[in-house]
Amino acid sequence: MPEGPSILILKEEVQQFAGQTIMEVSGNSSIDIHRLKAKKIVAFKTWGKHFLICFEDFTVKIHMLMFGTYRVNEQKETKPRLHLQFATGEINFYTCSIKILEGDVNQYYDWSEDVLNENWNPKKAKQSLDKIPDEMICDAILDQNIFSGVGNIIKNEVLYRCFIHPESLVGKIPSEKITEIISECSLYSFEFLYWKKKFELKKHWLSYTKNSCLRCNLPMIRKYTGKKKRRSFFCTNCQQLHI
DNA sequence: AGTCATGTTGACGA
DNA sequence: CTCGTCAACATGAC
Repeated sequence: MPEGPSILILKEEVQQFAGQTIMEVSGNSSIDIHRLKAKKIVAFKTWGKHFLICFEDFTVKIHMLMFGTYRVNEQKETKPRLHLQFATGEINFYTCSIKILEGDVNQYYDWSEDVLNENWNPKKAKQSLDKIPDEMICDAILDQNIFSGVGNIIKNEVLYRCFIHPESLVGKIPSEKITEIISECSLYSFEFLYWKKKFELKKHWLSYTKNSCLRCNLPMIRKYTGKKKRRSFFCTNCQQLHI
């Protein structure tokens, strides 16, 4: 479910309820969900992997984590964490993290950090990377305050495209390569979005879960890399290690 | 059937 | 206090 593009698809699917008033609320969320009843949804927003339901004075923040799912105008067998009933349909969220953000949502988020946002600012990402020269690039790409919305699949695909070894140190990677990585984080996210909508995402993976390198046919290395210890798939022949 | 994963937070101890 | 490690959450693909 996760990664920014999937959350953007969710936003598009529920857009039919924007501006509508919530008729009924239920669910096993620990937040005070009854607060939502009879309230009007001002807007749906996303910031990376955060799905935001904005009301006049507060915002409901939903994070799908690893296993979160949702249904629009449908229900699953299990009890939803949050069920929103509208005059014309319903939204159901399952196994996700739900929190309330008080006040103006803009005070919580820098939209220019979101690789899928119209205000995405690659220059800001460059400045942020310049501050962490000793970090591995595999960790830096997953930093949500630099590349909000980028997840482990996108990380692997971007590094493969850019010929960069995931354990390379940010400060040792040539500047023009850093610029290319930043650019690809946003570009690939939009391609991910496009393919995901067509249900053909996996078909386009070049490195993620692959056993051999499609460029040189040597075996792909499969390793938990960096502080974050997330799976990396890479070719030591094609992806240069900068240390 | 058991293992593992597109993720994040918070508790705990060194 | 800070850093690193790990448990917790909980579903579905293979």
